[in-house]
Amino acid sequence: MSTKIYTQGNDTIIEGIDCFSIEDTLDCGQAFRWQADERGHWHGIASGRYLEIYKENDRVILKNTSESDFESFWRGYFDIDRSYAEIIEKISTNDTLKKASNVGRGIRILKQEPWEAVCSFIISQNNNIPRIKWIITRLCENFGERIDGGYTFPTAQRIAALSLEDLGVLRSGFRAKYILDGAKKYANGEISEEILYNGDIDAARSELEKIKGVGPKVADCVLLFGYGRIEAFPRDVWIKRAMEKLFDGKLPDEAAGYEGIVQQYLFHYARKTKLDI
DNA sequence: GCCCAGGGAATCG
DNA sequence: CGATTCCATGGG
Repeated sequence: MSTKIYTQGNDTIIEGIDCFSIEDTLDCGQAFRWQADERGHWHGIASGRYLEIYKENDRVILKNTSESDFESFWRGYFDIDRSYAEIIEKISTNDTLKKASNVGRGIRILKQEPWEAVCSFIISQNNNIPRIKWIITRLCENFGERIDGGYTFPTAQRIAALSLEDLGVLRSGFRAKYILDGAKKYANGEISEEILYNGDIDAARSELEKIKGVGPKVADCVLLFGYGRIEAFPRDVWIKRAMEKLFDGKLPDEAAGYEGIVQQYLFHYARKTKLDI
């Protein structure tokens, strides 16, 4: 299947792309700032840019998006250049992975702004998805920048300048002090982007764990969703349950090199079936 | 009231 | 090391 990308009026169109469900990608718990309207069009802001995106027939439409906006940002954000079909084919030699990737076939790994990923997944700890979204909404409305279409995600510098009391409006509980610590360490350059992008995955994980409130699971989410490190494998409660039930605790060899993508398929599969298999 | 939620820090032994 | 307990908050 060949993918065609072109502009039409003010929009950019992606035609014939395999493995791209907008809904499954934007609402699978990797990002928390996208919302569907009554027509099924998705609206969100990423890295300070507002986007409306939807599917019409087999065409993905990015509304009011120029070719240069698409090339310079959205192409990377939606991981357009990765062949998910090839990956699914490879991991499907394992029967269970085949089932899981069938259910989650439309999911892509979003390349989010790293600091947004850090902050979002600190907020996610011991929390549920609807409340994570509410806290992040309050964070953006209170401390982000108003732009056409909503609010940007506040920078680490902005949050670093706030006090713990200022963050009280978030109602984020014990996580507020972690958000503040992460903001300060990101703002003052204590976290090495070089290690996070290019370092050994264990070194990258340790680098993020310098932040209070960041442990192995949050670190892997940040590496996967913020730095494009698809070999990261976040182990949350759902994944732990799924691993025990499906694989007796050990990820099959077929997943090697694609752990993060497999993780998304398993997470989606586990939640959808509730593992009553 | 109780339990749980895309965990992690602190405090044990 | 591994195992427990506590952490804020809100919904079911």
